[in-house]
Amino acid sequence: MTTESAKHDRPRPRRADGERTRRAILSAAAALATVDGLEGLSIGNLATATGISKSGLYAHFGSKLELQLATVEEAERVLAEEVVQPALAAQPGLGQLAAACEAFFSYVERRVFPGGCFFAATSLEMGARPGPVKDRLARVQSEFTALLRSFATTALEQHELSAHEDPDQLAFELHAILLGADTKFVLYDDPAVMVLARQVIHQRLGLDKASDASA
Amino acid sequence: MTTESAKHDRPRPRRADGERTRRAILSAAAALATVDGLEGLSIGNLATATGISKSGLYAHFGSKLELQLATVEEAERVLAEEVVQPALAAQPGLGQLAAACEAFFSYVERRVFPGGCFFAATSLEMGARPGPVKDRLARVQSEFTALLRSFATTALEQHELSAHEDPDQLAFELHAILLGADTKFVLYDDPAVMVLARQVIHQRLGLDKASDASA
DNA sequence: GTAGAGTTAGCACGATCGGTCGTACTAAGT
DNA sequence: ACTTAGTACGACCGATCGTGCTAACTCTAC
Repeated sequence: MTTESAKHDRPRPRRADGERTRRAILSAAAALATVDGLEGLSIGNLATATGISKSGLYAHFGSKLELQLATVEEAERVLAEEVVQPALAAQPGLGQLAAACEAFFSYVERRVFPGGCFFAATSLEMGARPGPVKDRLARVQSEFTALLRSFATTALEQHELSAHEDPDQLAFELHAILLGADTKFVLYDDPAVMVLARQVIHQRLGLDKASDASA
Repeated sequence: MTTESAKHDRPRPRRADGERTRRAILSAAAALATVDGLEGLSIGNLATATGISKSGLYAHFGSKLELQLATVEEAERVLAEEVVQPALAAQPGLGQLAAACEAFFSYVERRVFPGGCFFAATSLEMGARPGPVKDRLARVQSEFTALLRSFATTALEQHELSAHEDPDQLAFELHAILLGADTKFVLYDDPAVMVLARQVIHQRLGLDKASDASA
């Protein structure tokens, strides 16, 4: 049935030039969304920012909803690249926990997105707006928390953390601290926020004492 | 000079009915802003929600900016009533810290604003939008953090907390946990979030052990 | 009770919103 | 080379945006 019209399961190949502009559009869209929000991201603004006509945009995305979903997907890619991969590359367990936090701080500080963390900025905005975009954002947050929890579990197994730590609680705390740091950093535009946030993380993970022991 | 046109320093009294509608408008505006954002809060929507014509709104607020500022002010009033006052009424020190967190959780859970905490929702939105509204939101956040810090300092003086706790760090952590709980609660719409958040707070403040000692 | 100021509605403006249509160019598959 | 389809454009749609202007209505002070 379904194999009839799709010979190679890829009946509609994309052109190379279209792929490039699509990337450029999504990159600009993700950046704009952290400033104007996913809802405030207007087709006109995005067209002006990219130098493409509105109807040109609609050749790539049939509706604003599709554009929003594709933008979230692009932001997921960036987050994976900027935060998740550096974390996974670190020493399993406590090292990954610390690396994840540090990568996040760096990702916010370097203004990878002008409005701070994409998901912090958009999750609260879409929280009260049910729909596929919110669902997707919720999934990303869940996955990130799950990642932190898995790191915590490994750290516990390796006795790098106090035995009466709860992975769920710790993941919740760390995630909250990352979000809080992002919020304050964006709001105050003050590097001191990150200094304090790093102190909190180090103390929470007991890295100050562990650092000389691991060397 | 200035006393010439102002006989009793209150030359423009407000009418009672106007004051009522103004309150009603601001109440609806604050609620709407937690869903649509302060920028997405449109005059037309607000007029429809309150049953007042758009031009009627403009008799109270000369511009959208003024409306936004007045809305933030209204939200400050609600926060003071719902969170700050219950906290201040508690036992000075650790009790106030716990009461502030609990009052915040309750304020979010009871959906005082449909989109969760007003300031969590709007601060991130306006973070990348410089202007008087952002400044005001930043001030509120600073004041709240300062409040938590003062509680922590008192608690330290009363030896209710470990001596090597830093009030700044603790205030930062607690504030972050409150924001994180709000974010996840709104995003997942799951009461379990608050259960976990309360556990984290209790553990962080060492309330589990202290509770039977204080009884 | 009359005056005047606070209050509200009606109407309309330019701009922008998300979205559609027809068209032209061009990179691929044959 | 010829066709096909992805790509991009300009013009345009109805709706809504924020914001004025004017004219009623109504409470309140004299």
